Amino acid sequence: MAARRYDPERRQRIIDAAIRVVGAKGLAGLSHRTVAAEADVPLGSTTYHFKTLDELMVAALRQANEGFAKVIAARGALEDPGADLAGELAGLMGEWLAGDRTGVELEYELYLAALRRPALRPVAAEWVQDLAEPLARRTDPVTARALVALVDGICLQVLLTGASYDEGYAREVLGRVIG
Amino acid sequence: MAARRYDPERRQRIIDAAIRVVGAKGLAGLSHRTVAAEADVPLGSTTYHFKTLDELMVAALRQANEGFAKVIAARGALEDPGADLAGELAGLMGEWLAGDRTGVELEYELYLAALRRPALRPVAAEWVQDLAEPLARRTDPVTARALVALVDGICLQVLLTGASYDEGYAREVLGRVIG
DNA sequence: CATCGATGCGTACACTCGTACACATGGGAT
DNA sequence: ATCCCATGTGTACGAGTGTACGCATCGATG
Repeated sequence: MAARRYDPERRQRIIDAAIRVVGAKGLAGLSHRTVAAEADVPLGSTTYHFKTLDELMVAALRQANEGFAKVIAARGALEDPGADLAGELAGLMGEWLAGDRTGVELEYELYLAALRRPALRPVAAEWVQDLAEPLARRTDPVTARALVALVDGICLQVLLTGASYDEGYAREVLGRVIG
Repeated sequence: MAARRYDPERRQRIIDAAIRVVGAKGLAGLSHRTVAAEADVPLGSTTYHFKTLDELMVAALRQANEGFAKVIAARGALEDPGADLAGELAGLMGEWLAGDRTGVELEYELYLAALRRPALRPVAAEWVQDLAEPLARRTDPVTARALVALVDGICLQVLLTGASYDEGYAREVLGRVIG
């Protein structure tokens, strides 16, 4: 089942290139040709590994999700029953939104693309699930889903309107949802 | 200052056509040519009235915002100090998400496009403002902004993951933020 | 060793796009 | 009455797109 030929990691390199392209030029700048150029592979190679752009987006979004899941896991505080959950969440958001926003923008751009691309919906659901699951362990499933919704809403307000992120505000309102 | 010649409402017809195009084919299907065809005007006419597609999107999003603002105003219950605010908001969301979702999808697709198009950000901010303002009168500015964030987050979760809308759940968590 | 199929590669086609431009027209200002 | 210019129209160009297809190349299977 190992890769067949010269370039066993071709597929992975293409996904990485796609992520870089979306990060740099936006989802609108994603095409078979742009990823091919970025990954330094011929055009035919990208169309071979991913028949359609949707397929490539699914792979890219899934990989981005995994990246964020790792960040969450690394900051293990969501698991600590003694910690201030609202504060931890607000801190996590601050970490995402601070400095270089390429990562968050990429994540949300792919996430939001699910609005028009049903193929991405299951992966979008995974994103919600990945964040909701640890939260549910600290609270309950209903509260967890609401927290995810509020996190998304706050992040989007910052990203879309150009407002600056106010961690104290986030902590306050997240706390209200937790009850 | 009245319009000059044959077709005084040309510009408005183009905006309407753009909204229909985005509703039907998504933002990706929006081009000078598609709107021109939909509005039944020559290509040159659209490029004359809107030098760039961004300009057209701004006009379309602004008009969509006004439409929603009217819906909100028509359901005057947000203003009634005696009414259950969380219930009213949840009901409003139910109305949006019920049946034909073309309107909400259009609104959010244009709204979210602001992520990559700075030209749309002021208009996205207006959308937040239009919804937050009446809410702030019933509560306070901080709570109002949080409510908008939560409304957006819940709507997006429904639209993006294909989950069904649960009005009781929405009312419950909105109530917590108000509480 | 022979074969087969997965993988890689290059090219061509038909299409859509944004943009620019040259020209037509008639309403308002003078 | 005349002129100007905002508005309307048609066409062309170069760039970029998804897709399909034929051929090359080896690893694994038998």
